[in-house]
Amino acid sequence: MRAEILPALAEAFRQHGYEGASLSRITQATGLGKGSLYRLFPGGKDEMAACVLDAIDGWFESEIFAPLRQGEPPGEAVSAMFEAVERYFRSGQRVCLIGVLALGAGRDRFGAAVRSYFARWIEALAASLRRAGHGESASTALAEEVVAQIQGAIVLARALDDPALFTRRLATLRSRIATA
Amino acid sequence: MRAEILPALAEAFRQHGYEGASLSRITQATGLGKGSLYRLFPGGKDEMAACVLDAIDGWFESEIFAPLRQGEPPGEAVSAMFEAVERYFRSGQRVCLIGVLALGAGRDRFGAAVRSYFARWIEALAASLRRAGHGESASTALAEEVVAQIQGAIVLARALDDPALFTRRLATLRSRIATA
DNA sequence: TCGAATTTGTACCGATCGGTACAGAGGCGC
DNA sequence: GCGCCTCTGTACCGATCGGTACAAATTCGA
Repeated sequence: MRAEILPALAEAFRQHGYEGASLSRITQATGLGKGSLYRLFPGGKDEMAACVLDAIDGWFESEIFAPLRQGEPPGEAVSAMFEAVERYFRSGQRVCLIGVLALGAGRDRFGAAVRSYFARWIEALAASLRRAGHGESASTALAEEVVAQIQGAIVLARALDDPALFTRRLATLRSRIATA
Repeated sequence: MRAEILPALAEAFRQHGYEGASLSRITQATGLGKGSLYRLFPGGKDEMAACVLDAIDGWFESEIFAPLRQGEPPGEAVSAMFEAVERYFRSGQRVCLIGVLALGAGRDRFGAAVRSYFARWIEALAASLRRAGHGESASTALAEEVVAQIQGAIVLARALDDPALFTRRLATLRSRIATA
């Protein structure tokens, strides 16, 4: 029920942000009228956004974070992360909704979810790096660097309208991890 | 006249984005009524945002881009950039308005300004690195990396509510440039 | 096939949106 | 003190906002 329209809903929030995603835009994006929308999400926009966040978080948790924590060998798990990230963000043409919320006023509303998402990403990646033989503090620093670079690459790729930049940045990160 | 309220105006756009910065929030942030606002900016919100972008762009151009291009020695110009960035973005507690617009729907409206801003930043930094002895293509790659990392560090520092992360990322970049 | 329950579109609500009109307050030369 | 011109607050405009109510359409079990 809900799950089927979550992708369209997510896309609407991604493209316009929380405040910019008006009900009319949402009805258009999902193809559902207000009646259906408010039956599925009695809490209105707030609940819609929360559900979308939850879905995105769940996807990253199972497709990226968990493999990073447990995948063997760790080097391959990291490599798989880069491939998944490249695909998920469409080479930087698709924006990171959680990142957008972190920058906007939505940080107050969804602050806990936003913080948890990035904290778990960094921690999972650091765990993988540690298992791959990197030092304790070096792993955390490198993980922070990688996640920051990914987020920044999305900004730059969109700003310059240059998806290749995103791919290029990811490639640099991979080689940095390999040689570190 | 205009110049005096531009900082308050910029802050409003930074905090709420273009769509979220309603006229009522703007009047509150600037202390000016609609009457005064529309006499200063007959073009409405659009003109306000354009002026703010222009002011920000001008500040970066004179305080950061130009010194990067011409500053001697180049290493010191780069170092000055990091200090200016740390101060300007308040250790990641202040958001980059141009970055926010790049992620949001404002990319269509202000696409040219957004693109130019980041392109000049990267190019100016690359020029400085070249003058410091880095290779042609290595300079561009490194410049892209630095600007992306700065933007990503803003996202992460806000998401995790951790200004120290921003400072940490900048420190890593400085040492990377020094040893590259 | 028919009645109940679910699902949907649409009309409507008060509030707020971006923007305009304009009367009056305030400063300034003379 | 007077007239002029700049500046500002406020009332108002149609449109749209998020949200509600509800009747018609649809689905589905029996």
